[in-house]
Amino acid sequence: MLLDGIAARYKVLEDGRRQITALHVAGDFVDLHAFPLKTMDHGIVALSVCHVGFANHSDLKRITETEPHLTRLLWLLTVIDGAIHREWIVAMGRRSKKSHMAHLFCELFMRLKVVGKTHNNSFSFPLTQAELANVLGISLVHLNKTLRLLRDEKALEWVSRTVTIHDWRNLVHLAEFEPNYLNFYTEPR
Amino acid sequence: MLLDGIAARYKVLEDGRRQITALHVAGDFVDLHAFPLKTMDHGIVALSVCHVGFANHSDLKRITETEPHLTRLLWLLTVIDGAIHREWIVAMGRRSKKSHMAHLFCELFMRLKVVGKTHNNSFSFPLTQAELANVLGISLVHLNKTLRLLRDEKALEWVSRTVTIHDWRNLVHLAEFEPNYLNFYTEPR
DNA sequence: CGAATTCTTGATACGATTCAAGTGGAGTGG
DNA sequence: CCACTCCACTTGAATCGTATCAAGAATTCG
Repeated sequence: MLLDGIAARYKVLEDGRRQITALHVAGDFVDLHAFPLKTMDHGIVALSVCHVGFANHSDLKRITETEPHLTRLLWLLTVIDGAIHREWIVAMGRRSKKSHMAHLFCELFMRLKVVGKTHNNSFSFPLTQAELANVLGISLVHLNKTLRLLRDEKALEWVSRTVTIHDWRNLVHLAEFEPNYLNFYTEPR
Repeated sequence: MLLDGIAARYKVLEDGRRQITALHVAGDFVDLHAFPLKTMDHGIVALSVCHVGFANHSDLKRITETEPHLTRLLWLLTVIDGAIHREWIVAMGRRSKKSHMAHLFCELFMRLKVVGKTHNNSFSFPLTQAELANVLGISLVHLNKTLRLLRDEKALEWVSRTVTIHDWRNLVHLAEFEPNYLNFYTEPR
């Protein structure tokens, strides 16, 4: 499923707690991993108006049989997903919530920039705070207070569904964001 | 790098905090994702005596050109890694530490069983508590106290580098472990 | 056996969740 | 057009979970 918009992959536990495990933006292939895996091990929601295109598995299979270069590129996409997952694990396990949140905004800005979905220092981010709390794995109340920290030090602003980054340097610093962490997209290969 | 033993992938932050992002056991292909990605975005440590075999990327590339079925299988391996990552994200974000720990032991038992590295209800697990704390993303002290909870209710035991599961039912229940979560390994395809 | 690691436990402080209440804005129907 | 409702956001207070500090016990290894 190819995407234009913002979508999320998530799991919900028995008691209804929900954790978002991935965010997808324009140009992402949302469930490509389901092709080798043959299973969808989680749910998908659109978080904005989304246009989607579908690829069917028999076509993908044919690609693996006749187009090795393209196959490696598709493989790469799933492996980039994995790299992002790992970064999220690090953020959840070892960063403060403030730093984790800063890191996510850095990551999203970089990813959206690559696909031309940023405007100067801002991008559309139409989630609710409750949804973002489900991304970061914290409570809604705490999310709100953590967001306030970033706002108070004028690192960024998030009003009427758009995020504006006022102090990229500071945000990168808070996040300990390594700017080359997503360079797979652009590096020559 | 093909493995016999236990190894981990990790990242360390500026202040020295370390987070383990993946555990690998016998039969795993530890850094296969580095083939499409061309980069190693993290470190690897052996956590037990390990025997390793190496595959070089030019051979892998040749496989993608002539062996589509095998290519899909290799791709599958990296995608299973991703599924485990996602489960870890859920565990870190939305489970209690006790439940997270129980979930990890369930996962390891299942994975080790598939490769014949369990003996009845036990398996070799030669990590230190500090290392396990780096897996779960908690402090050493808290790890120890959480472990005590599982020990106290006689769910499992972990002495002299081997884990013995005394009450699988209870462990699965605590973990909300879905026993089919790793069935990619064994299901017919 | 002795030294060094690893494990264990208690106490204190800090961070995060939950509960509760109130504010503000967008949409709806009279 | 206004009043009303619903939902998202915001904030404070109490409680619980987790980190950190500190010290001692047990284990492993040379």
